[in-house]
Amino acid sequence: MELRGLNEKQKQAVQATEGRVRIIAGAGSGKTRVLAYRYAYLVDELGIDPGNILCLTFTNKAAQEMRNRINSLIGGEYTSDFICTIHSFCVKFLREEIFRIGYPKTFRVLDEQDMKDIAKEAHEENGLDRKESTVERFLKCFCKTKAMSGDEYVRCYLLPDSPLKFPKETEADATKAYGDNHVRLFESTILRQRKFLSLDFDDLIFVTIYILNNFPEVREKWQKKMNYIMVDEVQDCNRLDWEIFQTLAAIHGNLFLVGDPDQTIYEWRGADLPQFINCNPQTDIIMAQNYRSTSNILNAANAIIEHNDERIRKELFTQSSDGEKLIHFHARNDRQEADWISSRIVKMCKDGAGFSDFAVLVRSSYLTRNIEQSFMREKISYVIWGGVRFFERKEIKDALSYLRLVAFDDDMAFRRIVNVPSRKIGRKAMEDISATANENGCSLFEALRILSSQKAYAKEAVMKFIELIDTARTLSGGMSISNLLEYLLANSGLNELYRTDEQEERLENLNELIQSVKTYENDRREDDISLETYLQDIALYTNADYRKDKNFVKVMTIHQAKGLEFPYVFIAGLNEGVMPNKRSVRERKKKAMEEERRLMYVAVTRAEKRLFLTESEGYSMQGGFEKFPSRFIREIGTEMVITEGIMDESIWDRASSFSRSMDSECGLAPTRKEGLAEGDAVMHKIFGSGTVRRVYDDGDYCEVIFSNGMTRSLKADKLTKAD
DNA sequence: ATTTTCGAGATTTTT
DNA sequence: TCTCGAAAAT
Repeated sequence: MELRGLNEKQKQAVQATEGRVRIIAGAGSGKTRVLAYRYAYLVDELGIDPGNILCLTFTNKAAQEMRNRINSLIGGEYTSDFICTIHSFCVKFLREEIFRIGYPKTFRVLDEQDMKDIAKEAHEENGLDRKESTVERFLKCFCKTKAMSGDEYVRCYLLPDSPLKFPKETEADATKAYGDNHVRLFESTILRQRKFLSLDFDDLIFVTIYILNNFPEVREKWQKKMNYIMVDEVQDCNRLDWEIFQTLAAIHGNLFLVGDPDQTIYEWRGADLPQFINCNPQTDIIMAQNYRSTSNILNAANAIIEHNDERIRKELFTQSSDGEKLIHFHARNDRQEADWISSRIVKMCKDGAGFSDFAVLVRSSYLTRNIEQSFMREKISYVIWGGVRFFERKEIKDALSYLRLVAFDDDMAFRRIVNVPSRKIGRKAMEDISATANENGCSLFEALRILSSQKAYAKEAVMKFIELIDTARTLSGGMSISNLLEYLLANSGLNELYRTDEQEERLENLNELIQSVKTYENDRREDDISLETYLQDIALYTNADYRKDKNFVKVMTIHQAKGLEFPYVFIAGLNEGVMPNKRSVRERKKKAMEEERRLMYVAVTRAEKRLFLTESEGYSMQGGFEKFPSRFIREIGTEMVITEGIMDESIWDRASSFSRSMDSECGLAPTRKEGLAEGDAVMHKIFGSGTVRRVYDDGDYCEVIFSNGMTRSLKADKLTKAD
């Protein structure tokens, strides 16, 4: 096994195969590389069977990339089942083990929308307000309650023969916090979910843990199987993720944890950073050399993250050259901002860059819209990864619902598509069907069959629908999934619906779906493909992850950009209130502010050669507040950034008073002022002694020249006066 | 009884 | 841009 081309730290990491190893890997330090090499090392040098290695990644895309890299290292077409996300691991685990709690291996996986639909029905059933916001609020509590009671929740609710009794410890809490309705809604929701033997994303984790905890022989079997476990992006794993891989690693004890505390961006979802910090590894390696970015970009990133109080210090370094300075563009309005990005891209493409060298990153997905429009005007080919994700698009969900109805006689799928395209089955008809189903204890589809013998329902459209599904069911045995799907699309009228509706994009998406099914089929052995497992797998896919990186500019949220890199990066919409995000800060205060800063850090460190920061004046859609440049731009310090666009320097003063009022509105304590003045000698705990060159923001920030000649813009409260 | 239409309102981040 | 609900149109 050739380890040439790895630096010392990386080699150490690859060869530290035994025991609990922690790698703190800064952005761009080659952690994916290390993971892939290590995997190959285990297989090639140690002779470990890939079936005994579990490699957990954060996204499906990352898993895909990891598999490719490993394959090219090992030089085989080997694809291991166990290079995957935690959720897909759980699905694989449960396919084998869920029978122990009375579910079939074809249990259904519910995505967020499915849960919303179920919860909505539950609200309806109980005669409660079923507005989306209400349902969402309920689901949030629902998740929390589940997390609080864990195994108890599975025992009391999820097991098919469970007593359906609210776990004692949490009942009081739930009632107190959300009223009597909560218990009732909880029960109705669960009953629906259980009826279809289905699990939502959280349940996958809970049930896996439940089985591991309650069936010692299963636990031991899997613990023995997993000789080596590696986990990527550990800083974003939550308590339950930790529970799973720690349990699995308990016998062999070979747990390889890779992460970067500075890139924690999922604390809002329960990322358990302290667990990573305090995990007591036997081997601990810090990789701080960056191979991705120019010095200017890296220094900007370092300067930003330096403003966080709660962090383990680790300054990234690089041997690459300074590169071009960063550019900050200040636009008059959001359209100008987007157009500037377009024109830059066009210009750089003329100078030899390709569309695929660019990425535009934003804080929230709605910000992609202006960009998209500008790209369309300028004929720049692009892919949007944000916004409505591929498998959440209406037409895709409809198409899949047809498949689901064929495969599982699924009531939820039925509800979704029975009237798409319109078969004149509205609310009243749906109620009748539902009542008939209840009387006969059958599925909605069978209920419709029963009703169809009555003349009120014996409409042509209805008969055709029943026939379609019946035929498809007969065909499904001897037909590939993609062919079945094509058959359904052609004969259900879905294709027709979008063709006549000028909804070309939807039609294209459907074609892409067919392509993706074909890819899925090609990637697998023939006996490994079934409609049932396809549908189960697809539930975990959120993006069009299969889409090859063709010649497109990529537009995505920063969260989605995690782990990726691009030669040229634009970070757009860098306004106070948007980034840092006001709502987020209001909810979680200082923690959130630091997380927003880490998000900025992640965004900046995606860039290899050049980085552009853009923002614009105007009013925010969300809060209606006036827009000012984000504080993060200024935290970079002036010597690394060139500002373009017409900008009144006084805007910074107004921006900082806006920042302060936003902070106090969000309940953040105002920063302490040290009363520093120009020319003061100061000390910084890391950078040492320096001199204040400029004070701004009412004394909140200072620009300091340090004795080694470096200039930094720093928060005043990080500096102490020296004599 | 169903479908269409129109205006209002809302958008953090994800497996 | 998209979704949702109410009121009008079929």
